[in-house]
Amino acid sequence: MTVAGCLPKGAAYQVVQREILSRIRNKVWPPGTRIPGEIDLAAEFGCARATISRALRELAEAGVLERKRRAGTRVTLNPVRRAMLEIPMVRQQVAETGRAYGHDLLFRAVEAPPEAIRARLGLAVGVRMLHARCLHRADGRPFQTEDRWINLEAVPEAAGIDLTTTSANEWLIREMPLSSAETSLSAAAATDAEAALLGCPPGAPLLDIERTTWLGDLPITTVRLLHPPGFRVVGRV
Amino acid sequence: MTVAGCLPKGAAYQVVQREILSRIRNKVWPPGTRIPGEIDLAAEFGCARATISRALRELAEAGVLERKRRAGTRVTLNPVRRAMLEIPMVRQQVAETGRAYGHDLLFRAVEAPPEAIRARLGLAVGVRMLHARCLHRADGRPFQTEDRWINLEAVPEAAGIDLTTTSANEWLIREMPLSSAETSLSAAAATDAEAALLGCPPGAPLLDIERTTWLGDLPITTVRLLHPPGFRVVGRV
DNA sequence: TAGTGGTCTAGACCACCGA
DNA sequence: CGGTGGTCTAGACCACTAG
Repeated sequence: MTVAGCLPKGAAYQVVQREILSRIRNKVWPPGTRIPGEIDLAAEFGCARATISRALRELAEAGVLERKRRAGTRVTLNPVRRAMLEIPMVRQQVAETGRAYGHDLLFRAVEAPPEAIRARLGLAVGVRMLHARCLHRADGRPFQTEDRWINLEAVPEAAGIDLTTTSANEWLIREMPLSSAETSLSAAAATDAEAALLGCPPGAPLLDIERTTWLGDLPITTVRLLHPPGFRVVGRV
Repeated sequence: MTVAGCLPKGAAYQVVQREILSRIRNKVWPPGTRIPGEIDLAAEFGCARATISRALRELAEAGVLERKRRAGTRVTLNPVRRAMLEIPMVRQQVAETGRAYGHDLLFRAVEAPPEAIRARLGLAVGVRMLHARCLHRADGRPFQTEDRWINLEAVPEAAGIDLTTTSANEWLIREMPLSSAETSLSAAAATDAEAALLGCPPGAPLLDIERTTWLGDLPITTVRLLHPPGFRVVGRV
């Protein structure tokens, strides 16, 4: 197909997307505008309705458009800034920068979690969980501390894992793929113990990444990762 | 259509997705497995190839599958944890929690940026930019500091904005929609000045969100947002 | 070079919900 | 109610690349 008055670069649906984005940027369709329906756009661009549909669907998923049956498609009024963070496994993260990965298991026990952890996972009072702490290293230097609680009711096999050779994180990703997760980031002051582990002064600002994962409704694990000063996590939109 | 042996819940392509995810979870198709081609799956599920194609395409975008022409579709071997952060405009962020929003313009000038800022945006030596600092408040209490540099070569109109009534952020989102951005998060210790503004002790851990945006190749703005201790940003996968 | 995914079409039916 | 988006189909051609 050819698109009215412009050289087709790439797939037709992408050409349509670029043209629509261009019209929004140039205020041909300012925020809030109701844009033509799929059939009209298909006629304008000289392509099938399905092609327009895909173009618009993806723009809606990206938050650029808002679509409602019968009401039509509108340019989003208050676009939300989104940042997609990729949080790789520690081993890969370290290896990518050409450094040697290592980790020390600091602590391992099956015990009752603190109330906050228990409540976060929605587990019954009195439950016992696998609790592990470890330090991840890059070229021998501290890279990240990990404080993890695993729900043994969901993953009883975890109790038998040798955490000195395989980190809990890697084991869980391999054995429990496709879980959903909630991630939160904040800044925390290093306690004396954390400072000693990470090789920074007590009170130093640490980036704290906490992640809780479920398989369906079943809570699997919650983990707190602390990173020494200077650590950054980067996301592209 | 009906899908072999299961009650159709929702669209056919979603039924296919659920079944595929289920097979991966249950290790019918462990990580690395090459799964059947689209035509075979269409035959198995009793639907059109386009339906299978959409199901697989979305799973690939989600990082669950990896697709290559001729090589087929495989279950991703080393899935990457992704967190989608939504970073709303400050005003909305504050309003959502039922608090009153306010902001103070602390500083405004057209001046030469520090070398780091200039280089980050790829601008010419000797360029002058609009520099603004402000403090965002929730119920009168400090919520976030903003330190922003705007490329006047890209947005000359910005020089004429009254930043005391409209924050630079809101103006930019309204006037320059659909820019691409790079966001990074880290922890930083509060300087004396930052501590005074945010009402926390010097050296306190602050969550530092930095965002640089472009429109195509044209750098628009870079901003540093500092948040007092306790602030969290949450993402869902 | 053959097989895979990537895309497009023309047509169809349906669900939803605003006018 | 009727127009909109949401989905599906059967078929087709193309682009890429692994073997």
